[in-house]
Amino acid sequence: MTEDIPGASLRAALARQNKEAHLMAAACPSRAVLSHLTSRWAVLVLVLLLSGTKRFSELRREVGGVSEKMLAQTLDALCSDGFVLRQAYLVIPPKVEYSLTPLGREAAERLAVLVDWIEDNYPRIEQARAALAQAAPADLAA
Amino acid sequence: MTEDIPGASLRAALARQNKEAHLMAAACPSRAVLSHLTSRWAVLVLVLLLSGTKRFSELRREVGGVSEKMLAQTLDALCSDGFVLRQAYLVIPPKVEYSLTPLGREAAERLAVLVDWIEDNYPRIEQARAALAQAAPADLAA
DNA sequence: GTAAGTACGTACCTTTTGGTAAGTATGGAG
DNA sequence: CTCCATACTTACCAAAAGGTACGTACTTAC
Repeated sequence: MTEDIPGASLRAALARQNKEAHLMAAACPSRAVLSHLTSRWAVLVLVLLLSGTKRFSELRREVGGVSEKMLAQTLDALCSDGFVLRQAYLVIPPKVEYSLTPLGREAAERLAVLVDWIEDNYPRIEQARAALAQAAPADLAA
Repeated sequence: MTEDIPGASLRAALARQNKEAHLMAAACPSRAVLSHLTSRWAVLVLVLLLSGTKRFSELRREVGGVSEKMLAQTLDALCSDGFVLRQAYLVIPPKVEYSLTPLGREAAERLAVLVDWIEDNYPRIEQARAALAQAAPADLAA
């Protein structure tokens, strides 16, 4: 912890301590976080959990098309990343509740912005794709 | 196009025309858009293109770890989805420029929010994971 | 007695993703 | 004359993702 650069920002110092994250760097471990958060089912699960605590079977029903295996795997990954909290009750028909941690909520809110944008703008996206299929992709000179 | 529900919002009417998008529905075609936008390399490419037009080889260098094949595949998908514009110049050393379309910019801005959050909060995420590894995951009664 | 719901785990298989290495066509640098 | 750079494409292979189906252990409903 050398203090030889007095003008350096606190943020930079903290970043160095904790190994500053650069998503563009191939070896950066934050890449794993990105891929977990943007994985096929995690996005949908996190967005659903924004509306409150849910049980496994609720998520299974609400996330259209997930298999039990994938939902379990996704939830397990989100739990061990600290984005989702798992509370298991030792009752006879099993009962397990999943909810967002504060960290998970922050991430989920950002994912929800993307998801909402897609849903709201899907018609525009389709139009753009249709228009593209028509246009001849002429190459330019010079 | 029946006008039998006068109170219905314009948005709902438009949505019905264009097949309203529900990401939670298994068969919704908007699922494809989500998976394209959140794919491993597309996220990074889109965020980089926010800073302006770039050539293939620039992207290749700046996105750490992409293979040429994957970068080409990713760019091709983003182009045919209408998020990225490809301009090829017919010059002797090939020159191709990639830039965001207005639609792509909107999507990329939302992805950048997520990416920035991960980079800024990576230390917290790591801490949460470390803390989790310590704690005994005790089950709760009742 | 049988079936369903609960929350998974596991074995097996298919599909998708992604990497490596090579080829293509061309011109400029050495 | 050979190598490098440009922007890809193709063939081939390995790894990961993901689905199906079944098992578990117990209770409630029919």
